Amino acid sequence: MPTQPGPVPSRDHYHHGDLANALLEAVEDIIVEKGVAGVTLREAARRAGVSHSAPAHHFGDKQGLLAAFAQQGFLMLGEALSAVEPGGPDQAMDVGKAYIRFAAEHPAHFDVMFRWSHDPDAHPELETAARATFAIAETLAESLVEAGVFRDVEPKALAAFLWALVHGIATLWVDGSLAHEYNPYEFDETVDAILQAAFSYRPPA
Amino acid sequence: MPTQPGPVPSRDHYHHGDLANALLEAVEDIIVEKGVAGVTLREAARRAGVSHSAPAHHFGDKQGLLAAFAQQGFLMLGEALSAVEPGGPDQAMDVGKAYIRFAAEHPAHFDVMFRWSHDPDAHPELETAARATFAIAETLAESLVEAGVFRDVEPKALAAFLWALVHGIATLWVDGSLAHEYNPYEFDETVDAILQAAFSYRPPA
DNA sequence: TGTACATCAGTGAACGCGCGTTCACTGATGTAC
DNA sequence: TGTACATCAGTGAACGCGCGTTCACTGATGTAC
Repeated sequence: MPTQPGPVPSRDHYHHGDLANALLEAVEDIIVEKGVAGVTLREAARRAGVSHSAPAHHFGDKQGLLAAFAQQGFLMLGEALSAVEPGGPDQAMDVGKAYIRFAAEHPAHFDVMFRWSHDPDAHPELETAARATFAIAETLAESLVEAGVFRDVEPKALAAFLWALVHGIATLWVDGSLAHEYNPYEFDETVDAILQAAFSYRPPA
Repeated sequence: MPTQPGPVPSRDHYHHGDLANALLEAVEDIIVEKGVAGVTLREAARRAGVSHSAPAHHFGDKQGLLAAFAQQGFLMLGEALSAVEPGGPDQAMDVGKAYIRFAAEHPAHFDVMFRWSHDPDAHPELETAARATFAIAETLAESLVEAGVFRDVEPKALAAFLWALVHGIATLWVDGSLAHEYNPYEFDETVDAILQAAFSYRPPA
């Protein structure tokens, strides 16, 4: 007579079944509630309902747990950006919006991915993942130059501009700085307005 | 026969003389070395050469110390932006560069100002200071619209764009993300190239 | 100029806490035969 | 199908540590007279 249906066999089993994922979800919750500084192995274990020493079996140590969390974030970001219809007329704009949306929907991951300084020697896979983000921007930049939307500009510099712009919007949105001026519930309207503003530039004749 | 000349009377005196500033400098050093998470009252006291309980007399508690550090940062940023020649042809560009330069030169302050989530009730002065930054952007935005550099755009949205752009560049520069593509020693060239790229946009006829 | 006193700034011991990490362990699972 | 055994996953006690905060204290400074 099982007391609880569902895919989580937690209490009835000595083995958790999916502890690694449960710990990553706990990390997300902790960051949302208390910030990255609030993440501890013991608190994550507590929320996952296991003993404080269980996480070591999956992630080694605290650095390992956060690195795995960041890695998961880069994977999710990659998927979100790849899901954008390629070749459309507003592809660059859509990818930019997807980037900002990812940050807004997964602020905890975004935080650890870009704000938590990890040891590059210990986790080189994170370096690689971060670089891949820039590569996507660079591809978009090249197509924008080809299409003549931007002129007389190096693709690398244009890529950096595009990335900096969406990253800046994402950052300011996530940490609430834009909330002084914009309604936090009107995400789409806000992002559209700001991106429109970027392209209201009229070069001198 | 004084052993050391100079304005720092530290060892010879029971009273430090300028402990508050010494602690703020210690905080900066700690953040540069170990990140915001590494800041503790005891470590700051250690570096300032006082007992671990001395900081409480100046800042109350840890939150107070970090709030004072952030406040100092907003003051410095305000001065840096105000120092830009007003009304020049490239005023907006120069203010943007000053913002990015501030972040690059004072990454520790920049971190605490924008990435450390403080309790707004406990330190409302930080809210005010942050809002003042946006106000500067808004003034610039208005003059750019008046000058016809940007058209058919709300000043508020344009201000958000300008701020997001320079904030994004500053953020990516400070946390080293741009270093994959640009030489970290070529700050001015990098910033110029990216800002130039922003204004290589050519609207469709 | 001297003295008394209040205030300010820093000390050092003490407290309780949560942390990361280690380690011998044990229950559960999977596999070879 | 059954059994033996290896491996995997989680336990719980223990450790040492650095932390924030409190508190009675004391040395230094400033001020009133």
